[in-house]
Amino acid sequence: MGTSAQLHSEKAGTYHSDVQSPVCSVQDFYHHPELGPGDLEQIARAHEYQQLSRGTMLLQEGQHANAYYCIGSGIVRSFATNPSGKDITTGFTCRGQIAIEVASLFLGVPTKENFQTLSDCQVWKIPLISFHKLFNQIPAFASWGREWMSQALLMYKLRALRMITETAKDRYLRLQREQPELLQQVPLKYIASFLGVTDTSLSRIRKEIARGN
Amino acid sequence: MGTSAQLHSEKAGTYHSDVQSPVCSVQDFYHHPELGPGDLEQIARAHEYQQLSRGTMLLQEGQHANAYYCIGSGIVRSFATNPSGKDITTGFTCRGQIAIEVASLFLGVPTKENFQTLSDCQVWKIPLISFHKLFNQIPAFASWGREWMSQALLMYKLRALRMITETAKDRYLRLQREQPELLQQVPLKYIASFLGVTDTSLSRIRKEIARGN
DNA sequence: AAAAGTACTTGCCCTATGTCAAGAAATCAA
DNA sequence: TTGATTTCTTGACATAGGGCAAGTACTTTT
Repeated sequence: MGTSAQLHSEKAGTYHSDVQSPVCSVQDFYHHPELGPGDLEQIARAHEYQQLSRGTMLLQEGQHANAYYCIGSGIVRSFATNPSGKDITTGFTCRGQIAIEVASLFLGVPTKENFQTLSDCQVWKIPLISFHKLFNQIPAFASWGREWMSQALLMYKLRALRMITETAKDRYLRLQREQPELLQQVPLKYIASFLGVTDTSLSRIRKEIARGN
Repeated sequence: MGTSAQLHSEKAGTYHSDVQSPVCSVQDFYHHPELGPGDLEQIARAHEYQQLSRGTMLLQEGQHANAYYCIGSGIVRSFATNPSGKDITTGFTCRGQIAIEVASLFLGVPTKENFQTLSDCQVWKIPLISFHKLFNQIPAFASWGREWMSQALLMYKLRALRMITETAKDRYLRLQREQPELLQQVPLKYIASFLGVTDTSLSRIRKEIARGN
């Protein structure tokens, strides 16, 4: 690891995430006031626990998503590929979050996004078919889903808005403030394209910040 | 209206939308394979038809959304206000689309967006409470909702991605290609902030395109 | 330990877009 | 009709960020 390791880590690091306990159980992903213990058990049974090694592709452009993943530990990067060949990081999914390609999964279209683990990960995987059953059998699960989607929609709206209203530096400072762990575990180039700049520019932005805002 | 009227309209125009028939009925908004005629009637009854005059605010920053609107005719603009006072257009809702602030409506938080009619509009309004009943009573309606949300999520993801990968000119050309009616009915400044540039820059972009790409 | 690969920084130059201010044209108010 | 307002354009100048290429430091492989 480069400069960021020198600045932030106790010892010369790697991009592998530090060892950290996973989220306790898959039930932690489904908090909702109307979901009772019985519901949660039924939901939990629909998931399969998996250990994935770094670099695993969960989903590749052109495929049809048929499951989503609750991330117990590790980091997943999603990215889209430009016609000109470059890949643009569209998001990071961390511990406690859900890695999912909504459009492909729920609209049945081939995905335009790729999902790749950036570190060894512990995940709970649930197939679409199981999700669908739960959605129809447990009204509170459908409500949970609607709220999750609302939250996700809000995040993407905010992201689009911030791409307009904030400078690249603003966006970097926000990321540093809100998800500092990403800066320590993810190569700069992925951070850069996620923020909408080149790695060269991000490097200069960091330098400027280091000199004293 | 300025140059765009000279270029595109038959006669000296105004920003009022041309007279056009509204979408036939509110049922047109709820196409879904699992929704039967009985369901659709029940859904339709939950809506109230309204005629709104130009400039009506459907929702203002800080309020709690308690309904959404199916747009039969006219155009609604949504915008967010910058800390620095400027307003940024976040979207346009046209005939056949739904004007809704998902986060406020489904998460119960005060909205950070404003919704304003840019022309006289014919709409069908449905209160949250009616929506909620339908969501719980008609499984197919919940499925419809999930698919609608998936589609909306996809659009916002694409918007964020395009703010990164495309130039302002690209984005303008795309808008011209995909929603030409907007360019003829909406003041340039709103288009500009929606595209993420100043009206000055957009004016230059248009000039460049007019000269011959 | 050497070689190869990856991550990050830096310099040089260029372009897209922003800011500010003025002016022309269209629209609205009365 | 006249004056006020809004819409759109244009010019001069400033700045953020991109493209390319070189260089350094760290990491992985062998």
